[in-house]
Amino acid sequence: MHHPEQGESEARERVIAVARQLFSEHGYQAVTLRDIGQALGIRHTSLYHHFPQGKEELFVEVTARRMGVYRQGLEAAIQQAGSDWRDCLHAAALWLLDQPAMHLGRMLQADMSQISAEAAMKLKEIIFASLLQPLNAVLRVALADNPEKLQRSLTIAGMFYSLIEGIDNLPASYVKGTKQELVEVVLDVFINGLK
Amino acid sequence: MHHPEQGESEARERVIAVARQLFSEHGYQAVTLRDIGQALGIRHTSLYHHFPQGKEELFVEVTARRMGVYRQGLEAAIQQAGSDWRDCLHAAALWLLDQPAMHLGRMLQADMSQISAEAAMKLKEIIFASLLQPLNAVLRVALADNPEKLQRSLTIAGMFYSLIEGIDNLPASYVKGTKQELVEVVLDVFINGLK
DNA sequence: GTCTATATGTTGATAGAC
DNA sequence: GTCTATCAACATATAGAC
Repeated sequence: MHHPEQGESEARERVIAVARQLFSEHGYQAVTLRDIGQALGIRHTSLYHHFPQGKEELFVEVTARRMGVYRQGLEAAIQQAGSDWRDCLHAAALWLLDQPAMHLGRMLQADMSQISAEAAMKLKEIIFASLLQPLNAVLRVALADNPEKLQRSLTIAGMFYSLIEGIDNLPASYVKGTKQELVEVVLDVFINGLK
Repeated sequence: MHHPEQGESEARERVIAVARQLFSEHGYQAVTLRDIGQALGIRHTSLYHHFPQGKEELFVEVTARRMGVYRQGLEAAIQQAGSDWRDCLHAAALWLLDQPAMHLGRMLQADMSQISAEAAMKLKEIIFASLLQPLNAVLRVALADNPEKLQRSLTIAGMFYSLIEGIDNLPASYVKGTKQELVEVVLDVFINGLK
C-alpha cells in the first residue's frame, strides 16, 4: 500500500508520463494542453487540477524529471563500463543513442526561449548539472595527465554532448552507415583527433 | 538604373531582410507575420502581396538565402586562410562565431518540424549542401593520408558544426573564458583528440 | 478528478478598397 | 504596395457543477 503524498497521485503521474513523451518529442510550443489531454482521454482543462499554474509548470516538472533519468542512466552506464575511460565514453554514448532523442539543441535554443526567464534558468541549471557532471567524472580521469585540458573538462564534456546530438542531426542521405558505426567515427575523432 | 524583375522589388527585399533577422534569431514558430509587419512599419496582411503563399513561403526564401550567405562566407574565409588545413578550420570557426548565431539545432529539430514535409526536405538539402561542402573540401586535405577517416569526411564535417554550435550552448556559468578561447579548446580536441 | 461553459487573446489567411 | 475589415481556428486559462 502506498499513501500518495503531496503532488504524487496516480492520475498526476499519468499526466506527467504522457506529457514527458509529448514534450520531449515535439518541444514546448508544439505540444498543446489539448494534445496532452487527448492522449490521456480527458479534457485539457482537467490538467489544471494537477498543475494549477498551467503549461509551464507541467513542462518544468516533466523536464526536470527527464534530466534525472538521464543523470541516473548515464551514471549507471558509466559505472557498469568499468575503469577504462574509453569504455566509459563508449558506454555513455551508446546509452544516449539508445534513448529517445534528447533534442538538446531544440531545448536550449527554442524551448528555453518560450518559457519564463526564471523557469528557463532553473531548467538550464538542472540540464547542465545532470549531463555534464557524470561525464566530467570520466573526463577528469581521461585528462589526468594533461593539465591544460583538465581544467577545461566541463567544456570538453559539453563537446561530447554536441557530438552525440549531432549524430541524430546528420541526414541519412549524406552519411552512410548505422548510428552505431557513426558513434565509432565520432568517438574516434573525439579521442584521437583527425590524424 | 535597375529594372526589378520577377520577385526582386525593393519592398520585397526589405521584407526579406527583416524576416531573415527575425526568423534566424527566434525561429519559425516564435515569429509571427505581425512581428515582421510591425518591424517593417506595415500591416501583416501586406506581406501576402510579396509572398502569396504566406509564412512558410517567406521562411523558405529567407532561409535559403541565409544559407547562401553561409556558403559564400565560409568559402571566402577558407580560401583566404591559405593552404594549411589547420588555418582553414580556424578561419571557418572564427567566421562562424562572428556571425549571428546559426541556431542549427533549433532549425533542424524545431523549425523543420513546423513546416510542410516538402519545404523541410528542400531546406535540409540546401542547409547541408551549404555547410558541409565547403568544409568537406578542407577535410579531404586534412584526412588525405587516413583513408578510413577520409571516406567519412562528410560525417566529420558535421561534427565540426556540432562543435561550433555547441560553443553557443554552453552556459557562461559553467565555462570560463571568451568564445575565442573556447574555439581554441574545441579545435584542439577536434584536431588532436583528448591526449 | 473530471466535466461543461466560457472568457480572452493570438494566429495565419482572404477579399476588396485605395 | 499597402490598407481596412473580417474570418475561422486554436491557444491558455478560469469558474463552478458533479
